[in-house]
Amino acid sequence: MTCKFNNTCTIFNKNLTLFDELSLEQQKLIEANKVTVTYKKGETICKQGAFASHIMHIKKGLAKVYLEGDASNLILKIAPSNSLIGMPAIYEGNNTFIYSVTTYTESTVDLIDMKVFKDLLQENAKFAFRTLNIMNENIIQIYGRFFCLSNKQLHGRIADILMCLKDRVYKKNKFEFSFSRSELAELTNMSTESVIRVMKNFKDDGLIHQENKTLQILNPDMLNKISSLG
Amino acid sequence: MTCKFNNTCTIFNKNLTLFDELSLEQQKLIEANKVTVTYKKGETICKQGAFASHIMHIKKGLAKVYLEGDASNLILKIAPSNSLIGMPAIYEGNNTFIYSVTTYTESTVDLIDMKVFKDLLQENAKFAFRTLNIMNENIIQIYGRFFCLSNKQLHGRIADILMCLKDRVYKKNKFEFSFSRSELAELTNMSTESVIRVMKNFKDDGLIHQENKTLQILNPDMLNKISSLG
DNA sequence: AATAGAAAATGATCTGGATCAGAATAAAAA
DNA sequence: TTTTTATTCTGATCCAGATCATTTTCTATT
Repeated sequence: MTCKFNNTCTIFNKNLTLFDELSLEQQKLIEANKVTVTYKKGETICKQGAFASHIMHIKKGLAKVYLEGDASNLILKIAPSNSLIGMPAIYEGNNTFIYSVTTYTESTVDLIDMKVFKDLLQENAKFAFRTLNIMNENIIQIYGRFFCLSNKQLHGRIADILMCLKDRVYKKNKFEFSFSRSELAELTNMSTESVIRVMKNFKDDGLIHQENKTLQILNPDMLNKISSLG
Repeated sequence: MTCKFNNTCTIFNKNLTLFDELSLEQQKLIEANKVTVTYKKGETICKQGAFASHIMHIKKGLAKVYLEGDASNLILKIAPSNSLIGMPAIYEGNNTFIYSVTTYTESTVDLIDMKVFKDLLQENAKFAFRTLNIMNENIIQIYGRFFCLSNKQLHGRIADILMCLKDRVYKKNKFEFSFSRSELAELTNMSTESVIRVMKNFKDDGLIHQENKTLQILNPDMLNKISSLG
């Protein structure tokens, strides 16, 4: 099966900016009603089920957005810098976070008062429209990830995530690879042992090269092929 | 594993209405720029990859929204009456439908000119905010379905979809059940044979009763338990 | 009523990948 | 340095569920 959906990591190539749709006055309002916090690697930015008093905007860093199950988690997406987190909590009657977010790397996050954000959405149509499109980006990506995880098998999933990291997260062929095998397993919804085996295969076949924490993609064409064949 | 997510069918209990946020004048504008079409059972309302010249609003009926893969499809959600279809095509630069939609039953659909809809979103902040919240409903549901399909096993998935149909689609214990086993299989991402086996189990255990096209849920508590245990 | 064609049912087999158990490295802490 | 603890690696086993092959039942058509 060839597959048109190659977006396990759910990061969009282009990334809409949000706040330039606001008037100066409105920008100041946001400014006055936000705090900026720096989280260390592995810290939890927001917790599923907790009260959502603010919207989060990741200014710098990388985080995972996931649903917590009793037995295992489901990572919904990787959130890179310039991500908007917590939108579902805007939904009327739902004032709690529906997912948890934890940082992969040190991250700087703006926490914006929910009420202020909500009011601005209802005042400024251009701003609301832009937000709506950011949610669209998000939805399109989630659909792709959903498809990948439910249709592709192990090799395809790993190939997919590796290409995502290369093209969308780090944007180069050789990058500092901070994911452990078990983190990769969580991300691709497979067991750690299987990740290890597949990564070994890729290494033996000369598709990738890892030295300490540096990963290099040697044969992106082949990985793309594996990803699209499922 | 007990599971908090029981939403395979992705239909929300409450369903926001959209168009009452528009001024009379704006409602008339929509009225003047839409056509109403009735689709027969099994017809395709929109086709993945085709140009998206309009937004769709299902007024009556039931449809499936799905991604077409080469080997198999992935149903993203069931769209009941009062569903908004085609929002991702609003996204700047993306003027094609990212999914296909096919009716389960005869359905009446408003086709609203995309340009007009887009303009209204950028003019009327309340309308945009409401639309944004409808998208939120949608996202929350897709997350739930994603979780169910990737974490629950066969019995849990079938129990889940049956409860969805009972509680959210037909809203009664005994209903006209128009899904074939293979349609149920597509919906739960399992093989037709497995659906048959699980349904047989449920029948033998006195949880459900089917006579011709009428399905009755005899033991909703037990089905809920099975669903939440995964 | 007879024929054809779906859809449902059932058993047998196969397989992708998880799970388990243990060994080899690597990293961190004493 | 040695000890501890985590991570990676490897092989063996197991199992849920898909696939395959037939049969039975139901529905539609001539």
